[in-house]
Order: sequence, then C-alpha cells, then structure tokens
Amino acid sequence: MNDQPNADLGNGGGVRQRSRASIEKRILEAAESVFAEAGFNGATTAEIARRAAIPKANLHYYFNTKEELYQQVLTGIISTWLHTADEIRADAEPASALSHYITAKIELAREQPIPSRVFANEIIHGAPHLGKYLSTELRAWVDAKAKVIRSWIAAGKMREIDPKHLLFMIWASTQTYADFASQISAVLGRDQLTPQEYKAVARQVTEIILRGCGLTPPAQV
Amino acid sequence: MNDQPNADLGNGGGVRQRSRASIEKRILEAAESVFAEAGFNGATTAEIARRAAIPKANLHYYFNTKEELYQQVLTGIISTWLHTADEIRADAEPASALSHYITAKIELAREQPIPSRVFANEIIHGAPHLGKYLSTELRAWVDAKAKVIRSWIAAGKMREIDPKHLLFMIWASTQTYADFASQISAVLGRDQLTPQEYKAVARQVTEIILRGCGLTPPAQV
DNA sequence: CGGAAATTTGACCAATTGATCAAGAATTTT
DNA sequence: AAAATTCTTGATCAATTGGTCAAATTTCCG
Repeated sequence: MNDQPNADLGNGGGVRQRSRASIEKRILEAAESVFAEAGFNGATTAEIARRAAIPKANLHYYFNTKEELYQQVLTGIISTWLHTADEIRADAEPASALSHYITAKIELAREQPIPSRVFANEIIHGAPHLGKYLSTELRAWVDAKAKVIRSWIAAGKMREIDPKHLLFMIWASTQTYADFASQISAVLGRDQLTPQEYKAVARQVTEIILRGCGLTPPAQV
Repeated sequence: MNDQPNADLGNGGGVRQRSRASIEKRILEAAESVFAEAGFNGATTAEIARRAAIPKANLHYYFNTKEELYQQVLTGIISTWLHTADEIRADAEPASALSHYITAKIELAREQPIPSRVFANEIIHGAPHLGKYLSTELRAWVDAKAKVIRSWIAAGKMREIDPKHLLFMIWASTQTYADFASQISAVLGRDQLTPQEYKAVARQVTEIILRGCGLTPPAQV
C-alpha cells in the first residue's frame, strides 16, 4: 500500500531526502514545460524524462503515473494563485486594491507563464483533471471577493458593476499575456515584451478597469 | 498528384458532389468538437469517425491525414473571425464601433464556443500548426485597426491608450466566455449562462472598456 | 564490514493510434 | 450492359507510448 519509498523510516533526513526533493523538483519543472507545450495528452513521459535528464524508468520511480505528475503540477500552480488577491478586503480602498491585484497578476504572467498555460489548457478542455476544485475552492474564493466588492459598491466607493464578471475580466486581461503570449508576440512582431512594456500593459489595464469602475487610478509608482 | 477524387470530372455537379459536401461537413463538425475537447494530440481519428458515424477508413478517404483535417478546422475558424470588426473604421464613432465589436464578440463566444476553443488551444501551445498566419495576416489586421484607433485619439475622440493592447484586452475579455466557459460555469454554479446573462456581460464589458477609454457607453438597445 | 533499503537503468510489454490496402459495393459514363 | 470511376469498409501494419520488471548499483546504518 505504501508506494512512497523512503517514507517514515527515520533515516534522519539526510542527503537522501535532500536529493530526493531536488530531483522531484527537476522532474516537476520538466513536466510543467512539457505539459504547457503539448497538453496532458500530447505530453510524453519520455520527453519529460529527457528534459529532466533521467531515464524514463527512473521518472516512474518517483511518480507512478503521468496523471499523478500532472496533478502535482496543477496543485503547485493553484497554490501559487490562491494569495494574489489578498489586498481585496473590505477595509481597503478599491482603487488601490484592484490596482495592486492587476499589477500582481501581470507580473505573474510575465514571471511564470508556463504554469499559467498548463492551467489554461486544462480549463479549455473542460477541466477533466481538476475534480471539484473549480466548483468548491475557487467558487468560494470568488464568492468571498465578490462580497468585498459589493461592500465597496454599497459604500458608494465605486460604480455598480457585477463583481464576478469584473473578476473574470481581470483574469482574462492579465492571463492573456501568459496564455496567449505566442499570439501577442507574433502580432507585435517581437519575441517577447520587455519589462517596460509589461509595466505599460499593467498601467493601461489598470487604468481601463479602474475608470470603467468609476475609480481614479492611483498615481504611478 | 491529384488526390482529390471526383475533382474536375465534369460530372455535372449532381448527387455525388452534394453528398460529398455534406459528409465533409459532418466530418469537420465532428473533428471540431473532438479537437476542442482533446487538442490536436489528444484527438483520435477513430473518435472523430465515430462522431461522424462513419468507419475510420472512410474518414481517411475524405481527409488524408489528421493534420489536414485540423488545418481545415483552423481555417474555418479564422475566416469566421476576419470580419467581426468591420465597424472599426476611421469615419465611425469610437463608442458605437467598439460597443458593436464587443457585443459581436460576446455573441460569437456564446454561439460558437467550440471553434474558439480549438483556436485558443492552438495558441496556448505556441501555434505550431498556424504557420505564419499570426505574424502576417493577423498582424496586418491589428496594424490596420490600431491605425484607426490612433486616428480617433488624434481627433480627440477618446483617451490616449495603446490601441493594440486595447484590442488584446477586448479579445481576452470576450473570448474568455468561450475558452474558459467550464471555469466560469463552475464558479457561478450553473451549467451555462442564459442569453440574458450574456447580454448583461456584453453590457458590462462594453461599459468598462468604453469608460476606460474615456467614452460614454451608448444607451442600451 | 555487511546486510538492508533505496535508487538507477536497460529491456520489455500491452495498448493505442495514424495510416494503408485490397476487395467489394455503388454510381456514373460510354 | 459494361467499363470506368468513386466510395465504403474490415483487416492490418508500423510506430508510439504509458507503464513494468528484474537485475545492477549506490547509500544507509548497526
């Protein structure tokens, strides 16, 4: 039953565990990039093993199935996203909170586009591997944030808009720079945006959303 | 060389051609849905044939390779999209033109989400089957529309914004309702949005974008 | 050291899958 | 009618691929 080798053997947590953690990380990073490029179906364990520079059989020693590997990649992505909107609280100023959220999301799209693409791919295909996450955890998260935004509206701090669809719009407008980067690059005619361009994008998206909500964008940093 | 059976034989364009067109359409629709659900790699010609209700060997009679089938699906999608922004012209009013464009895109997301997902999937994976379309045709399209928007700005009709990133934002905010429908459904807790909800979405996205551009949303229809 | 546990690895397997082929059925043309 | 062309389809193939296995090799610990 216990298919986790080295589990709970009291070996002192020495070199083995450190090495194990590091090789698992290498495998997960390789898997991430392959899943992002080819999707779950197109990804092959052989290619993941190649990028992790280990034999395929060794990969299956650390992760029993491709499914298990994919799950861990997804889990990692989700946990990264859970706390990007911490500033969206009832006692915060909407303009500042939304501005920070949008900026953080654009930065994430720049710094970690690959996990974002794995997740987007999963959603596009109907989220067959995500189980109930969307309709439980994420839904609760959105409900909570929507409540905060509604409190801002009730306090007369911003225009009356549908909070959930505002969130969808922010997600879409920011993650498009990770998920659809190849399209944006091709259309703009360059390999990738410069950090300055990302800043300009964050500023423009923020301005449009905030003005659209009847808010005044904060002065630029 | 000519692997198109029945091509140019002067048979009068009778039953054969009509039947051929209809079966090809059935195959393409089946392919569309399978590609949308599983991506290029995950799609199997067997499943496409099953949905088209023909033997797999017969499918390969009409479309030699899976790649050819995919190309035709993509081509169909692209041609559908080429003329959705015809109202974005220099002599149009920005508020009206953008409003119509956004509304049309949301309607397309509602009516034809499947082709949109096939395309989105292709982009996410780096557009390996799209050839130079993005960097030639689509880029030229965007350049032209950006020029129009810049003329509106120069005429003092709207706030100074980056036209291309505005277009990206409109694409993202509208297509998210096709591409990420499973996420939106799960978060909102219902199978699919009602036509009324789509209308409300179009209204809200339009309002936010227009106000964000310093425009006044037109009165609702 | 020396036995036990953990790790590595090449060889291998069963299932899937894109594509082919040949034989026959249906349709059109002469 | 019969020859020619188009269409249909079951059988089959070669390649790919997720996963297994057992035999080494290494590491750990008394």
